Amino acid sequence: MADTPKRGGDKRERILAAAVKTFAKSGFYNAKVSEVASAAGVADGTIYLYFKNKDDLLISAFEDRMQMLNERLRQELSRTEGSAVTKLRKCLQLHLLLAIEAPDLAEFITVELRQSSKFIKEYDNQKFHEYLAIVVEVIKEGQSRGELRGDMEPWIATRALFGALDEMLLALVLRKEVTPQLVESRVAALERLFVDGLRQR
Amino acid sequence: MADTPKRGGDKRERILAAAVKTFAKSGFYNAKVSEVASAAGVADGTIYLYFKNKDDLLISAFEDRMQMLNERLRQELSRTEGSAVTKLRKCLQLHLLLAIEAPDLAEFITVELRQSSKFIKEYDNQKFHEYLAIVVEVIKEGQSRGELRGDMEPWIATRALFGALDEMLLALVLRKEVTPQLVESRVAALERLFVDGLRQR
DNA sequence: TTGGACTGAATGGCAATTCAGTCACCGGGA
DNA sequence: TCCCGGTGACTGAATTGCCATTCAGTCCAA
Repeated sequence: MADTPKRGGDKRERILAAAVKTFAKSGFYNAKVSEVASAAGVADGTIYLYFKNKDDLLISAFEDRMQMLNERLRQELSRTEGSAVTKLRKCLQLHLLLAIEAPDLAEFITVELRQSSKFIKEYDNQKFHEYLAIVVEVIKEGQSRGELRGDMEPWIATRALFGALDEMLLALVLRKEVTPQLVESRVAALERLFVDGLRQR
Repeated sequence: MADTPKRGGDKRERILAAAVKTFAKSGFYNAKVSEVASAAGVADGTIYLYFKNKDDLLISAFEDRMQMLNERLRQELSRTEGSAVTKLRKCLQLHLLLAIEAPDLAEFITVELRQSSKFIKEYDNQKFHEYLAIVVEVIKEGQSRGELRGDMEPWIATRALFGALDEMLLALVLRKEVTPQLVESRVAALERLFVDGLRQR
């Protein structure tokens, strides 16, 4: 990651935002650096004052945005009183609301996350695991309070939950119109599914 | 899709197998056509006798392999007697067993499926939806038999299930060693989670 | 006047695609 | 049986276009 030049204030942030938008629209490999540059309102070369190369831009955008999401999730959870189920619902909600509040970011994350965790094998994706760890904590707490069943590996449940959420988010962002009601109904469905299961009682 | 030349018998199949392997290892964009060619034991140009271009090779490999998986899933389900839960377990099992029986294919599907459904927007991914439809049927049947709860959109449950499965499969294939016992334990965990839910009873 | 952020045209390398040949095989004629 | 010409699958070196990256200059603020 290149040093931050002093002048220009928000250039780095503008480039990151443009990168998320452009990568979301065309995918990392089809997006041209010059597209990102013009979306950010800077010259092609300027990008290389802030980032080592195109890969570094991808990683930086990913880390930066995941950091934001992690902080937001932690904050919202800390202000959420109540049962583990209530907290889980909050996780679902925050994740799926991305489809409305930041569709570009949602698309960027759902589509590029897979690739980064694979194709860039040396990159261990710490920020993503941090996100999972937050949810793991919620489940562990619910288990120790006797609210959630104890015979379920928290890590496995979290991973499954994340997979389902991510698939749902992808399906949402690929639609034309996403309303808050639609998101809410998906949150409710996933909550019922994961908390109470498919079996008729 | 190019016509099939008469000679050479299995060349098309060898190229598809090599493509799956190569794309799994390096990702579609980092894989070179010449790598696929040498993995298949043919000359670079030969690939263009069977496929229009690199994109067509990706799509063809994807369709061909999904077709195989669809047929296998349908067949295994049709020979599975018993409850919807038993059939669902079969779906989980078949999906995760890919990590052992065809790791290349598993990696190819988990990593490239996302991209194809996005970046190639014009391509509606019929084979993938066919796969989902098979599972949707299992759930509908369970609902109409009163075995599974009726207040759950089958399509949403299926999508969530698929997301969880896919994430699990990805986590499996990125490991060094995958044993049948490990896969079986994941199948059992997901079955408990989706059928009975997280809540303590 | 100077330092350094910024620019964007030019460069260079890479890899998809092409195509002029090569070669194996086949059918027919001697 | 042997030879010959034709057919078309196959080859892989050469072509070509693309785009990430560079860097010689510009310009502004101090």
